[in-house]
Amino acid sequence: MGLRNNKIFKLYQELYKKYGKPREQWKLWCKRPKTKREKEKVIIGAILTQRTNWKNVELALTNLKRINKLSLKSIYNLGINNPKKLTIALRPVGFYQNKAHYLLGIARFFKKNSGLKALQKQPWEKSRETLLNLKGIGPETADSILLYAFDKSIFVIDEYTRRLVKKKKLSKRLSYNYLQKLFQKYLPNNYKLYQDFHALIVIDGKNYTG
DNA sequence: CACCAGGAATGTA
DNA sequence: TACATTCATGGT
Repeated sequence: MGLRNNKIFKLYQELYKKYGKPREQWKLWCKRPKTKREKEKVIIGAILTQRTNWKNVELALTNLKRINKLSLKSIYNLGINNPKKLTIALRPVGFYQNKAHYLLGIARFFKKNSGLKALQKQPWEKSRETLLNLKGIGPETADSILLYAFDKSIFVIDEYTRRLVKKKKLSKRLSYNYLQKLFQKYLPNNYKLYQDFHALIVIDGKNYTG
């Protein structure tokens, strides 16, 4: 089945043609390579943006920067020394009490496990399992972190993807795992393509929300 | 006023 | 396994 001659790959080409490289709107996420600080910002952003628009995330990130440096280490220190201050800083993103708790737990994990290095080297299946065991990280967030912070070629499925699948009638089944396998089956194994494609799906989805 | 935004945890059956 | 509920601010 010609890998480059199927509906899913054509959808990627169509969106790419329409919007170009999603560097402008998704400048942090699709940037390559990333510094350690940028990777941590992706992880922090991945938690904060759950069920929230990115504008509100930026408000919270600004609050965090105002207090301290934007890193997992400083979030850990803030969460230990002044948890209330961390919670208040996260107010703009909504669900802020949960997210403050989640972020602190995640920051604690990375502190204990000497930062990002372990997850970077492990096979992605193991890293994914590790991430999923952390409170506040579900399938989409885990895969977003693996794809955008660690450059693992794992396709991220979200509501925009499901809407597009329905609209284009690519599949009747819409479960996370099924769609992820479907996209990965019909796309070249290329994390850069995955990063751009998912971003393009979200950018495109925003144009049709209504 | 209602509705939604780059989800996940928890509980129920 | 599959659904329902809860968490909650800011923009339109």
